[in-house]
Amino acid sequence: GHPHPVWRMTSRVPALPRAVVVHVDLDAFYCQVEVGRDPSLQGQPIAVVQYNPFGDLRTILPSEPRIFNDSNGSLIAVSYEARAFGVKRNMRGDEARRQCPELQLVQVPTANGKADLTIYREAGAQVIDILARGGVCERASIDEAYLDVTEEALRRARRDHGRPVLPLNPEQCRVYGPDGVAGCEAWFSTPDWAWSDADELLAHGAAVVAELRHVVQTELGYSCSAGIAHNKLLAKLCSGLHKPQQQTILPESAVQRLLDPLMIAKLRSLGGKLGQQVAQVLGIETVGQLRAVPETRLRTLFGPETGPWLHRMARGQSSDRVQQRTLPKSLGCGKTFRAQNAIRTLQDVQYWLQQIARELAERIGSDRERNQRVPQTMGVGLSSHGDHVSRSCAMPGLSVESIASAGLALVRRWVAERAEWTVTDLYLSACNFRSIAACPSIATFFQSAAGEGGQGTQGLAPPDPRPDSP
DNA sequence: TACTCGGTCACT
DNA sequence: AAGTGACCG
Repeated sequence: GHPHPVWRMTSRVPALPRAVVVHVDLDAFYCQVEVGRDPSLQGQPIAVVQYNPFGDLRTILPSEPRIFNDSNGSLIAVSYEARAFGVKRNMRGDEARRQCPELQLVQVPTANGKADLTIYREAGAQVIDILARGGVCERASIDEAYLDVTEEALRRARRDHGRPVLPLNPEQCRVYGPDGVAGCEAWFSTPDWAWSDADELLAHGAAVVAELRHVVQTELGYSCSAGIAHNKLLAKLCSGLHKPQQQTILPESAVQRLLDPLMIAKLRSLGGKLGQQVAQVLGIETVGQLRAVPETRLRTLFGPETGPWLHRMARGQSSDRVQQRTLPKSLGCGKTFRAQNAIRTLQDVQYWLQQIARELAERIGSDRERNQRVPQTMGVGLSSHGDHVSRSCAMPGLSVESIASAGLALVRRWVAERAEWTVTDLYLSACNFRSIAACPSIATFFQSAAGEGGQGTQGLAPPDPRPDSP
């Protein structure tokens, strides 16, 4: 503890401030978007369903009534009121209704014979625009973002001479402390001399996050949860600790307490086959048990990259930086055609490529208007007999027709190579965006800025030889 | 009849 | 650099 910890030099090497990294997660986001569009749903148990029936799909506009309580589609979002009844994501409509007879099922809008997620995408972009006010902002998905608020936290620490102040809405703020989870009042009333540099920065960062969450709530009406820690791995874990509408700070002193009892699969990127394999090969279940495995053994069993990476994960260490990127890197849309519906003729491939290309062209068009960029590459993806195939080509143009016919050409090439095929998934995507900013000198500026874009204070952290990856 | 429709990243 | 596959929700 020190009144001016940020400036203190403890030795010949200055004490580098740790980054304040935040993971923000909208609460049951699609449900919140639907409640915003139909306030009579407020407070009710609801779920959003994506119904993919046989054959074509009638267009259902966002503005139309979309409550179909007899739907048996898959639930892709479940409100907290409904979760209290045991309704879960990926349940079917009928099972969900058995759990909660009062459940209101809102159908995703449809267009071009397929589900259309535009209203959720646009709502997500509005949230990102607000979060980006707080610091370096990385869009992680339609309803999640990482922030690096180190800069603003440092600014406040200097301004306030240390002394973090209790954030807005303290009842929505938690601290995962060395003595267990607590409300944040006690932690924030730590005497000035007792703050560690790292905790003090987290506390200031948490105030920033509380304010951002408040702005999202008042300007857009959406609640979200957040985790505040020193890296993305821990922030992500933390954001899920207290939901909905709460944020959780993870001081460094509590990292081990959080990780040790945690199932390995709870760590990001270990929720699949690799996590299963790690647990099985080592005969363990928890992160604490993984931490006890010597690095040399992990290296032997999982290789020179994955082994050390697991060793660091078990200690809550991650050097994965928050990127400055509020826009998606690719736009894609597609449709699944289950058993009976599988596509078996090129005619049907052509028909569905046209439908899908309508949506993609529309999205590319609005993206160009809003973000002054156009994709340079497009691709088609499909599944046949459980195999996934993708082919790509230079963007042939931005019209529905050019996208659809280029997609068909790619599929024709693939079809020509085989005797029999059955398409059960069909996707079109666009990526490799280039700026079309009006002024060439501005475009040049952005191109040169992109290489070092928005790393902010992250350069203060010690450099790492490699980015995180399994 | 029913595991959708997006996305990101690493490996080769 | 195109294509594959893992992973997330």
